[in-house]
Amino acid sequence: MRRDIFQAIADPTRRAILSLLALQAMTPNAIAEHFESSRQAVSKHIQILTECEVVKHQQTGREIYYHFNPEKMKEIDIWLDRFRKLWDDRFDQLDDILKDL
Amino acid sequence: MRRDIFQAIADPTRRAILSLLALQAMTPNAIAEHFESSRQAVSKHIQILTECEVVKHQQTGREIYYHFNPEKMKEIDIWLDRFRKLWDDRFDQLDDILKDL
DNA sequence: TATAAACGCAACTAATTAGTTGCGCAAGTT
DNA sequence: AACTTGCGCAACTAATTAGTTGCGTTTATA
Repeated sequence: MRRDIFQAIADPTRRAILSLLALQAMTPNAIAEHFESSRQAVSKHIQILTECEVVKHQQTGREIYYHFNPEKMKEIDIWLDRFRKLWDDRFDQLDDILKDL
Repeated sequence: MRRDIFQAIADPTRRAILSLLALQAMTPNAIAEHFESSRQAVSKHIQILTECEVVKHQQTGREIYYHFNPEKMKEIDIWLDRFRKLWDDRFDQLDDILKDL
């Protein structure tokens, strides 16, 4: 089962969940209230986000708070870096990219 | 059919194709040579990349050269921006993000 | 003009994903 | 002790995706 950060953010619901969790830690029920989807559907997305470690959890009584983990997002940023040069810079792009690979 | 840039980069083969095309425009056959996959399988990926405009094509005789379009990658970068603050900055992060949304 | 190369497109299959329903368990409440 | 709430987990279905095979068209080559 492929389960990396790129797979995680492919789904719009999961991107929305990440945006929510970036603001504050939340329980599955609280998250689900923001969507049309059922709690279980949301829970499945959370599970995927947890598996690829972009989200961590912390239990408090019977509630489980999910936290956003910015660390994993860096991976996307790092991958983007090679392309960023193509829209940032003017010319000597190719050399830079070739150096990276 | 969901066909956005996030969907496009979810597949590792497509990410590899984008990396190749960022270096130089290539024909489907040339691209396929870099992978285990068949030409048709690669062609399908290219089609998806074309649909979400992260790749453009230009015909020369019987060959079709596919070019990387950095513009579309900006969308990812822009989306990442809100999270970037969480790993770049130290404190006053929440305020910044709340301001964005 | 016959043949080969470079493709796109359509039909099909296999695998994966998103979502639903129903269950069970642990932690609080009455 | 009985009931409710918050949750995970498993089985199932429907939709989507990745990949294959085969065919037709256009451009080049012998």
